[in-house]
Amino acid sequence: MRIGELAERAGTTSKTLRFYEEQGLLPPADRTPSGYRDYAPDAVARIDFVHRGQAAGLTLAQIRQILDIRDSGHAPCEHVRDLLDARLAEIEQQIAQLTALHGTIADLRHDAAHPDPVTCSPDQVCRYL
Amino acid sequence: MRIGELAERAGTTSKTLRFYEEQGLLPPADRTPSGYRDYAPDAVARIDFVHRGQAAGLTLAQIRQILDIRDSGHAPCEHVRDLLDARLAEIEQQIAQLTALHGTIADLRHDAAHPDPVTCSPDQVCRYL
DNA sequence: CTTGACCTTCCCCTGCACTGGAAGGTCCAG
DNA sequence: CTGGACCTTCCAGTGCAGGGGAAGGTCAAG
Repeated sequence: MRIGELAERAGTTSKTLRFYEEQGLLPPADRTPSGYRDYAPDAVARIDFVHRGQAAGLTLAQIRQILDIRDSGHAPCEHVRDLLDARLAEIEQQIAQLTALHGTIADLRHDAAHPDPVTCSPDQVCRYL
Repeated sequence: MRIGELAERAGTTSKTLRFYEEQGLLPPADRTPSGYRDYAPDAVARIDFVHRGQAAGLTLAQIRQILDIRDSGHAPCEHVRDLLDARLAEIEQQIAQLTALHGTIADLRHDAAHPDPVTCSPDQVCRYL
């Protein structure tokens, strides 16, 4: 299977697959005599795994770590659990920050509910911010 | 006041102030005969405003829009309200997405609670993802 | 007169995950 | 044998908000 077909089957682009290979997410592909990349059908599963990792909010570098562990013949279970735990903590922190920011902005927006340019002194940029 | 002093007073760096000027957030500074930037004391307030805008999650481009309106002699109230409304909507959407993602990852993590490499078939990367 | 702190412009680098495009090679149908 | 679809490599850019560092000018203290 050539790169275009693989891309379509995996729901991505040729460009992205070359990028993944360059980043070490995909092993260097076999080549046809003329130099075209030639993929086995199971390459789709590996790309799907990358996509699932992305859906879980992992970076390509993290997904690559998992892949490297698997490729070295080990089970990446523990590492995956650690990554998931770290992601959960990150997300919780992000939600907390966004919630706080939402409160702050909602307050500002409340003050700005009744536009009154007259009370805006020209020497400040905006009294609502 | 020279750029280093302004930077310190405003809690930032000279580098950043030059960058802000380049981006149109600060007007081109006056220069001393030798070419040094020379700021009036009220420059601090403008940088503070930029920082407040950033604290509200606005991009420099958005803050610049507000500044441009103000500099053109108008009151930016309405524009600020629109930006705050847009930010609130964005934040709500981000929180919703993160909450959904948290649920998904928590489920994955739950499945992965009891590591059992034996049940990991080597032809899949990781049964937890 | 020199040292050191400060300033100037200039260009490149960071992280993340790609995307665009140029120049050229390959393959297959008509 | 030609056209078009596909492939190759390589270089460069995207958005965001700066940071790093070079090469050189300026200023005040000692």
